[in-house]
Amino acid sequence: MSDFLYLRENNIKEIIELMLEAYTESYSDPYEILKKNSFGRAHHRLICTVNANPGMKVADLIKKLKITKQSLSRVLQELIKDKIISQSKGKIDGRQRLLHLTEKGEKISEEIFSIQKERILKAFKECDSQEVLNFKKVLKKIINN
Amino acid sequence: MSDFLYLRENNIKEIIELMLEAYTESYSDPYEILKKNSFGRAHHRLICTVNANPGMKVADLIKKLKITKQSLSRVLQELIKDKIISQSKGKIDGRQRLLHLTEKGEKISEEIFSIQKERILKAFKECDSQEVLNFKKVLKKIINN
DNA sequence: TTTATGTAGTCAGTATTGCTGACATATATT
DNA sequence: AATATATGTCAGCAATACTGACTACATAAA
Repeated sequence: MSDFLYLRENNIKEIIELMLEAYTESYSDPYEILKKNSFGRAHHRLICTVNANPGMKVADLIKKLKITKQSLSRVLQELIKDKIISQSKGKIDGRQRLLHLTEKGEKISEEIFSIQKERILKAFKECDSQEVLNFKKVLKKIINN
Repeated sequence: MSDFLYLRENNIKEIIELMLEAYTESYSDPYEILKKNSFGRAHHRLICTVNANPGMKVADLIKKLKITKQSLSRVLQELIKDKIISQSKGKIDGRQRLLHLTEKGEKISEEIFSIQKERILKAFKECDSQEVLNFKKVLKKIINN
């Protein structure tokens, strides 16, 4: 067992539960906006990820969301039909379909974001700049396993 | 628009996407262990939350997981039948059912945790004690909206 | 050029997770 | 005794995700 308090099992365990809770809270905020557009959690995950990674290819989206292409396809086709997301053929590799938010997609994404932002801003205003930067740094390290 | 860099829209937006990604990554790690026990995401959320809040009542679990009692009930009854979670009548308020992990439940919880821990520990070892404490602090502030 | 591989799309069927509404039971409160 | 609260249950439905099999097309390798 480590001598460093912050590496102790109980601390790690607590943080894992806090991450679940923070995710559940943050992603429940936009519920009404999503519902208004007949979208659900799956659409939300897709919009959020494409927004953060414009021009990403389908395979990368599948990898990030950890779902099968069949599961992705249903939701993606709905968003394409609703003109929230657009696809373009890859210029270097013509097999790829690159994903972008449309203007309409950007608008919905902003609407969703503005609700989530409230919670995050409220939290961050009680923190100093360094704490927020560290938070981001740690998040990134968790992702890059 | 704020003068504080860390409160700028792009930073907040990036952090929201990182939280989604960190959650997706962290909660995909225990997949094999859950599958082995014929459990899914719903069971996982339940086990994790009861583990972190032993003796919590059903209503609190519903509130935390943001699902209906009917949705909870199906999964909870499965876990009770499999002797992963136990219920006890509240001593102060006899209507309440207080939830605990059984010995078997603790064991599975540990098994799940040990996989998730790897990722978190790896990340935390690249950070100093203060950064990890800040991370936890910010997470908590996000939750307490 | 032919063949193999990689990217994406599609069809069919199934399991899991979540919802609503209605109703039941036990306990607590007034 | 009447009402409110906490939990459980039944039935039906919708959304999300899975597997397997197959197609179409583009690129890479032989």
